Amino acid sequence: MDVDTRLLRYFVAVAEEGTLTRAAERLFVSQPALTKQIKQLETRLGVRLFTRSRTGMALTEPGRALAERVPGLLADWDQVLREAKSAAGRAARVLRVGFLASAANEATPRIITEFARRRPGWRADMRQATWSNPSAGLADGDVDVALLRMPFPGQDALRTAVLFTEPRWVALPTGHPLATCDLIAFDDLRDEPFVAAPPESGWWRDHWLAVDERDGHPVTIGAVTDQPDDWLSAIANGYGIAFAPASAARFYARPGVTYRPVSGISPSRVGVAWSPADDTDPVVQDFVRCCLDHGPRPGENSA
Amino acid sequence: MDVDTRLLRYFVAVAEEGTLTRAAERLFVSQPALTKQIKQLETRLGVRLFTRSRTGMALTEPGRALAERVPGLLADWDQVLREAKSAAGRAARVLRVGFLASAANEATPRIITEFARRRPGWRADMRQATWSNPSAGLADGDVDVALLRMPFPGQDALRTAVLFTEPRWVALPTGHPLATCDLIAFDDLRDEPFVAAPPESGWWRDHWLAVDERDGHPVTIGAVTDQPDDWLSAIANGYGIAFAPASAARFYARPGVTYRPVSGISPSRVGVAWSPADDTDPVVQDFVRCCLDHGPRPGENSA
DNA sequence: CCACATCCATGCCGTCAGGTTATAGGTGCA
DNA sequence: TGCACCTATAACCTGACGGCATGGATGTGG
Repeated sequence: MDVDTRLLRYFVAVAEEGTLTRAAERLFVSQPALTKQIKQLETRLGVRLFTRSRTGMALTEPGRALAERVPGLLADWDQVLREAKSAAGRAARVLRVGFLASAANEATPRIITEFARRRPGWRADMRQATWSNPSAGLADGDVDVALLRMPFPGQDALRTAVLFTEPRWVALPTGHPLATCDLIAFDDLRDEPFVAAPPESGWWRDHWLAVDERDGHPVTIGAVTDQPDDWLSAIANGYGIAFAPASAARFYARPGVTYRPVSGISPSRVGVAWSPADDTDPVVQDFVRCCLDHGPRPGENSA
Repeated sequence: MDVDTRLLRYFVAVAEEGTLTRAAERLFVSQPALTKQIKQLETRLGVRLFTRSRTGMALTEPGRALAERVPGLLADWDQVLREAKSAAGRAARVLRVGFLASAANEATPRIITEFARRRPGWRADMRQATWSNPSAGLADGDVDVALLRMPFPGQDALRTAVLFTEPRWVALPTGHPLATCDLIAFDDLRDEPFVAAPPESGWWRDHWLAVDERDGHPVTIGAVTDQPDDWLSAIANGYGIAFAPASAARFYARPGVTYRPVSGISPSRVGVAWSPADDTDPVVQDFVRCCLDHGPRPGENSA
């Protein structure tokens, strides 16, 4: 009996949400489409999976049996897929490197150069991730190693090493009243509207909104962006301000955007991360060593 | 990344066969269709799975990684499906009983009656299997318990119990020269054309062609059938002869077909089988007990 | 040396499954 | 009674998948 894994994901969504309507919006499909798909799944398997009612969709006994095991199956499939992709990289002598926009900034080219020197014949395939993906694709197995900003969601399941630390500054529209100050106190920024990362990024978003430093004070979100260009535009257009690593002042300079140091806010750490499965992979470990040796530069950026 | 399991089966087939053409005929699709599907799988996964050449399709490194794990995934999925179906039966108080045509014959109604008495509220859903399916659907998880002829392929992975034994007779066209004999020696039948079960049934087919008793003597196949009606027609029409349990003489009497005892051939056993997972299932075990208690009848059929 | 066999790839076309929007059909609630 | 929630159905469009016919490359045998 053949099924598309998409159908299984649909099923899981309905089982978890309890109603077609809610599951449909979570899956970004229309409710009639889901109705048809679920119905088709039931006829294909020859098993009634839900009992319908005005209150929603309740799992039947066989439905429960299925709902118990399907998520595991999907996870297995994703894992197999990860393995195949990583095998592809290894075979082609390509190290897939994910990096978050604004992660290592100036350090990145140094690291890559060093890697090329240490591993002739290998190529580093650099993939810039959006901010909706704070692990830069590592959690999804899309890359072998990632340069990113710590802490980030899911880092407990991965290996990480900190390369260097740099202060967090604030990016303001140039016309902003505080843009002329040499040093801004965090307290003066608390009630400003902020340009934030997308919600999918979880508490990584909160970290860059400095939620920890606010003592419960609510945040005003002026705009949501997931890449530097949009982010710069949003700030220049006055939708809000945002914290950024100090190096962004050099790396993402743009007319209309002014960077200023901030006091009263913790610094940001740049890290390299990899999967525990690659602890013994010589290429991945070489890359990590390149990061550790050539990421931090004496006197640059360090806080 | 979503994929249809059908696509994965396609992939496995090509990986195993080594050429698109052969895999295509095994899958009963055209070769261009397979070409397109495999290509699509590769683009969907973003991984080159095969290297093409005039000699066929050879797995790449990532292809090998995939080919190693996908069969396990498919097996898992089939297993989950089995569980769900069996849960459906349990919830509806339906015991799914598979039976091979000509398995228990007269004993079947006795068993069912007894089961209905012992488990009021439960219903036995009887499903007759064709001879291409000697486990009567048990191996595929289509049924909870099966009445069948032993031995059968795959029985080692299942629980079985023998109900009774009966001699194997031979079914001949009524006009056959040997049809008048009271007892026929197996040696006299060796060179006759036989009506056989489909090849999918594996060595079960061989068992009913008495290959073991032939000492390497080849079999002549006159026709292939997978259900009693076709089987009777084939014999009556003179395409061949066939061995059959003695009870078939009563249960499958038909003009033009004559049954005669045979000497020099082992008897046939009727058994009940179930999955080890149901060793503790009270309903399945009740059914098995009904079989053991009411399957064999003193003085009937026993060899 | 020229058919021939055996691979895989491509183009064209018909069919059907999956998606969309709009709407119907229940049922609890203010 | 009208609204707010469900799910189901209808009509329609697009694209994926499969089939056939054919092309292109490459060894093989007469």
